[in-house]
Amino acid sequence: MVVRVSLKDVAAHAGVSIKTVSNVVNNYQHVAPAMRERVQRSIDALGYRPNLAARHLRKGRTGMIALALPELGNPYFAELAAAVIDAAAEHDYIVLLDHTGGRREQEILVSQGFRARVIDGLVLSPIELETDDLRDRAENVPLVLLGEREYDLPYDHIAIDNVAAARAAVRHLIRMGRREVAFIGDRRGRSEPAQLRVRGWREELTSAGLSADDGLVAATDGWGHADGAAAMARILETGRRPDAVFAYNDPVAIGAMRVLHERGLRVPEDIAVVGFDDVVEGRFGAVTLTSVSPDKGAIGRLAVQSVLARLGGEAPEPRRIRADFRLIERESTLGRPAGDGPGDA
Amino acid sequence: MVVRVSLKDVAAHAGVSIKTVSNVVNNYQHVAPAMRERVQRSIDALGYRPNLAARHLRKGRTGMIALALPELGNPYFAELAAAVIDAAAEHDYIVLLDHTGGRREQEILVSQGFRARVIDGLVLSPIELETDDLRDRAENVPLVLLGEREYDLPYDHIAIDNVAAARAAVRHLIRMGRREVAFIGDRRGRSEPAQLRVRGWREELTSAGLSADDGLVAATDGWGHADGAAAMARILETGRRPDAVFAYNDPVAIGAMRVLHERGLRVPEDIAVVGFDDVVEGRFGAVTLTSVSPDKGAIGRLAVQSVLARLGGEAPEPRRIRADFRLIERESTLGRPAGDGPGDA
DNA sequence: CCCGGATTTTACAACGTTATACAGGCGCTT
DNA sequence: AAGCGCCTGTATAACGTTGTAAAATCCGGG
Repeated sequence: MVVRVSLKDVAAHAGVSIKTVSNVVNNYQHVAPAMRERVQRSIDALGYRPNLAARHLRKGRTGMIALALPELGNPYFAELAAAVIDAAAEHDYIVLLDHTGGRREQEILVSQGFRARVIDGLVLSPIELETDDLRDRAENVPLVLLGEREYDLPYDHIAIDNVAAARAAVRHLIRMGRREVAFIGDRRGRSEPAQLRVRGWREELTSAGLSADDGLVAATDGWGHADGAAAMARILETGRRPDAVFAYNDPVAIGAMRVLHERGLRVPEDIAVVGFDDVVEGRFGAVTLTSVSPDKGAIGRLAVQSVLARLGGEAPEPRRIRADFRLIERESTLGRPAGDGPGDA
Repeated sequence: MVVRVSLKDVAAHAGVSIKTVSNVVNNYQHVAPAMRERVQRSIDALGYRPNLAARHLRKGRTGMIALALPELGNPYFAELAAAVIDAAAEHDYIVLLDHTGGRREQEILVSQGFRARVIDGLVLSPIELETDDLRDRAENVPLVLLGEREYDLPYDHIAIDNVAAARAAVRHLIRMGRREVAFIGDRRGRSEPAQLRVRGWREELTSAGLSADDGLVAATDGWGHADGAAAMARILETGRRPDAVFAYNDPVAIGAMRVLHERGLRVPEDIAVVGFDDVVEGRFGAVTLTSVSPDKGAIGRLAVQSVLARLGGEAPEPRRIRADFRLIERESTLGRPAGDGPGDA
């Protein structure tokens, strides 16, 4: 058992006051070089390490922010977490990771501060959380939301333009000659991001004069491989035979591709597939996956910036911040280019 | 901005002493029912929430343990994290997740308590960390290691039997008629788990009278898809043509399969593949992946139990704890059963 | 009606830190 | 040489909580 060394012990050892030691520890500027060195020697000799609980109590700051994600197992969120952690480190902040499972109840708990409670700020990536759940948030730690939101509440939210991204994905499919594009991964209104992607899908199809009827939309319970597989199977069993699939995210897309493979349907020859999030897994399947790639680094940086800006009780105007995205084209959408015009694939 | 309510405010509101409120909050037994109710009413009225920093300072306990993993993006670790979080919640403990990237320097930092510093205990899953790095650990928070270790230090370590698991995987390949089994994912002595798996691989091959020469072992820098792909490519370029591959983990195995696919080699017909960790991704590729499946739930439970048992300055005898594993057989090792006998593929 | 013992409540100190305000000491200006 | 201001270092008081020990209250029995 290592004995705990406090400022008092160091002060006694160096023969100075506690505050002087504190000044050295905190790099206070008005400390004579000789004194600084003497105290530092004592600090090293005793192996002093500041007690963060006391510091926290005194300053009211913990030096930690929480990042609450729906699913750690989804590599997209893992990469996003890494981005946030790095961005926070730049400001000497530690990130406390939490996961909500995308369940509304858990998201409410987190937003009210009942999960991670020793934090200065919170970055939350909600799935099912609704506007009213945040309306009367009785909690004073700053909150920043990841993911596009429709509502009007005094919180920043940072996201790519989901509608535009979905339209870009569908546009690519159309350009590749596809006429019947299914959407997999709707949540029947229970998820804002899903609604936005469905909307983008519908808008792009409609404006191209193609059909976007409900028979082409498959809802899922979750957004994992298995959900995508089940939904794809359901679509095929209705007898419907789309020539392209736009999936809510990459795991769903990969699950769907597995089912297509099992049924003897070839990707992309018979059915093209586009995912979302550009997860590493999508680059190593037997058929590599075309996907919408959000700029995770930017999202992480903006989130941290945004939450730290609200620390001192400051309340900058809430903003809707748009991060970039790109469509990464891979094997799953190859071929049959140039629908009604010339193509370049 | 929500005002911060302290015990003092509640005490004033209820017209009692601070300590009485504290007693109510902590469910101290000698509080008259009428008093308890009166105080509770004030607590509710003011929306009091205990200040954890002060509690921490006073009690010396934070109610948090850290779980440091090499890679959040690897779904194996994500699932493991979920298991630990659940197990900790049973004891009213919060888990602070950290990631080391599997880099020795980061692992040392974590083990010395320089990363997450407001914790009661630490569960660390090391990759490159060496015995000497822990020898003189000047840190008094209890540490538990995940992953089998050879050394003799006063810490519990919890793991499946890596050698036995590797032997089981290779044995399965041999039983399926394979004679030349490569290993992908060695780290040239820089990782204990890798060494153990290589040893199991070698032992099983040798005891079956098969060759286990160094030409069959491919080292990698990391353990992601790309590493597996690169290593597989390297093996093929030497002209060597194994009929099976045992990979350090599933992502490596999947990366390798992608390269085999690109070169026109069929899995499992030409080359069988076994992975490690039984990650969900392995169940949804074009060829599903046979894998060693550790009992993550048990590992999580044991880790939490183990770290909490060391809290009160108690130091139970350090133990090497073995968790279970199973080999899950899937498509990537089908066919050609029964070694030198007839097959059924 | 008073006393002893058990129950209930309270005052106070302490956990380790930093902010504030202040006391010396030095050098520079006038 | 006196005065002013800057640089250094210090004593003290918080931050919000809980453990300790003592004080107040209650109860039944003599």
